[in-house]
Amino acid sequence: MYDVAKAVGVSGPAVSVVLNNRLGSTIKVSPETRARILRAAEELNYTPSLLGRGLSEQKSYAIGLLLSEINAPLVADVIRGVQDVSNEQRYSPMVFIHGDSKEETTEFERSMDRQVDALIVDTFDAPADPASVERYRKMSQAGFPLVELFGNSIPDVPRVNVDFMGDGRRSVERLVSLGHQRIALVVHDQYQKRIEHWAAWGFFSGYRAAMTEAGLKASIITAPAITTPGDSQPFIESGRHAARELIKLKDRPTAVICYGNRRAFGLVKGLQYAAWNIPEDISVMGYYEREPAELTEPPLTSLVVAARRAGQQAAQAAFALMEGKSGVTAAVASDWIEGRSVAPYSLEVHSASRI
Amino acid sequence: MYDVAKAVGVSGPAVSVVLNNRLGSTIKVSPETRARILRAAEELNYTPSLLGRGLSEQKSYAIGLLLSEINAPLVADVIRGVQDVSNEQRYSPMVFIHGDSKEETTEFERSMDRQVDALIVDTFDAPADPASVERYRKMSQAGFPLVELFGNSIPDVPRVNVDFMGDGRRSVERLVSLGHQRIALVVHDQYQKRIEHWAAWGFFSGYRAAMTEAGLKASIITAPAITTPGDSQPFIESGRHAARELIKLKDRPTAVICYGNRRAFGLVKGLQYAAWNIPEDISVMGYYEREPAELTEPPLTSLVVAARRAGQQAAQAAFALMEGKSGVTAAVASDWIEGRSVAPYSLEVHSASRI
DNA sequence: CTGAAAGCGCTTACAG
DNA sequence: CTGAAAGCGCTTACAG
Repeated sequence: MYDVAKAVGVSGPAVSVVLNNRLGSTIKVSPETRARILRAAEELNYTPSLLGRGLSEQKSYAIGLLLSEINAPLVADVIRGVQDVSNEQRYSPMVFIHGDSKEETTEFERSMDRQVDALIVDTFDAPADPASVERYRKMSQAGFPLVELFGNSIPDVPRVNVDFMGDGRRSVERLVSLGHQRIALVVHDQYQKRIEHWAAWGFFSGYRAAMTEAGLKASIITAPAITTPGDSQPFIESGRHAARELIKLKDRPTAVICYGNRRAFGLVKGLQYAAWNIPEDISVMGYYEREPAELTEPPLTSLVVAARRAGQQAAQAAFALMEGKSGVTAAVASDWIEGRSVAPYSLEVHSASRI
Repeated sequence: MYDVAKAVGVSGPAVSVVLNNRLGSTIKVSPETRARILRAAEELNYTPSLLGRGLSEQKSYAIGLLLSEINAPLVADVIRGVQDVSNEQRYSPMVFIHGDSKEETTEFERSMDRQVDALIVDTFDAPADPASVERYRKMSQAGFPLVELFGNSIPDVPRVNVDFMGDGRRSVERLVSLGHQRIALVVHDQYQKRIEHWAAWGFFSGYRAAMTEAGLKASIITAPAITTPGDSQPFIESGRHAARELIKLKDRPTAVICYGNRRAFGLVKGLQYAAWNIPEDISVMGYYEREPAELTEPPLTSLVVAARRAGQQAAQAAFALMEGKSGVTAAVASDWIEGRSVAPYSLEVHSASRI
């Protein structure tokens, strides 16, 4: 900085004021010296040191992301979303990933040691450690900019989550617009516990509301709930189970929406095992994870969680809090991916029902 | 810091020296005051500010990760690996993710603006932008601690990559130990271009070497190479293609190793379509990506890339460079995941060959 | 309205 | 062998 100041023949603070465009400053710089300062900075290739500025302002210009390994497939997109928003503000994401609640505490402390200016905490839907929850709640209340992402465990904190309810609704609406009337929902058997499994519950609620509004009758097929997210096999088995239930149904649906794409993968497998063709015999619409939808055959038409937008929203909330505004809680609508598992309702095909 | 100093009745630098355990310092502190300082720090719950220390030492204590969106599934594990190593040193990963080489430049500049103390650059196997390559090479030569991860585009730079050759070798060895003798390799048709596709070439080389050593005859089945990594369908189709080739073979292998698990997914599908049972009729061993291996049925026995260890190694190389040592280039062996797609060679079964 | 001083929280190099 | 001073690169608050 001093080099620039010297080059122009002006004081240090003057270049600080000019480069940061600090208008309300007590330091006034005439337009021409201002221009000279800018030019000199340009020529000398000068960018203010974040280290110096940070110490002076007591800011790290880092935004902490405390993420769960469970959400590993989303991590890259979340980070990009945070980048999208923080780039202009010269903020960067500092990432802390943990595999369990003990590590969560360690990494949390590390993030505090790093003096991050805000923290985005991914609690997933997993019922977080009560001690952690209390810790987050307290610091938020004490004024620290904290945003919850992908969960609703922490009371009274700005939150960004998937719009499960809206997604359930939109899934139905799309099938209805294709002419379907008998639309079943496959969901795990714990979906009515709206506190512990409010994601499933929200999706179900959206489904139910949209069905009612369309004047259609809801039809729920339940499959075993899976709690250990690591292994895919139980999810797939859950889908196969749903397939067997579905096949037994008297009033066969022409379309089914499946909560969870690893489950949908198993559902499709199970139906194909029973010699049903997809989408000719039944349309299958997936939900949530991207990769299993792509690896299903036929590839699933599905809403998949918009992790990047979620990251953007969370970062926006964090900046709002840093500026003293109150962070807004947001629900992020998922994105469609187009597969080949959904077809318009066709009278001829579906009336030739296999009974 | 001053609070601690005052509480003990000692100067500021003294507590600095004690807390950092700086033995060779010109400041000597007697054991008892040393103990008192430590106790006071404990009581006052004092941890030195990284902001202050950073400015003083001209270090950010951040290690930059410049990662490609292509490797999104690995990002979380890579970060954890870096954490594993940098935790003790009070370093934290600052992550920059890009989707193309234009963004790569932007994010690179951002990482420099952040004054990261080292940079781990993921070039994947994608032939990186020559301008970027030159930039990385130059800064490395100028003494900046830079490590290449998942690629070998940048000359004369410490590098951490998958041990493709060793993995090819170990795949063969495992099948040989199960009694298999006719072991084919499915690989894309560009594998002989060892510069552009040195990953495939390395894997092939390991396969060939191990086959030779076991006194067995190599048998290569090629399938179309895929260059666009986003969409899974072409990979799967490539695997189906390989299945058709495999079925045509006169001297049918009892086991096949498939380079790439989305391709293996298609291969299994294609074989099952031809009514081959896996692993009864043929053992299929996968390679590389984790999730497709889990979603194949039966789940694939496969080496999958050890991204976390790669992150650890890269971080270690970065720290070595920061300490003035020369960073070591490392090859990271992949991890086995156990599926149900591989069985011991059984004479009865395989002799009842369908011809 | 301008410009030199003080301070952010540390560390290292240098005087006593 | 000890302790007070200088400095890292900025910013803001306060004297002229």
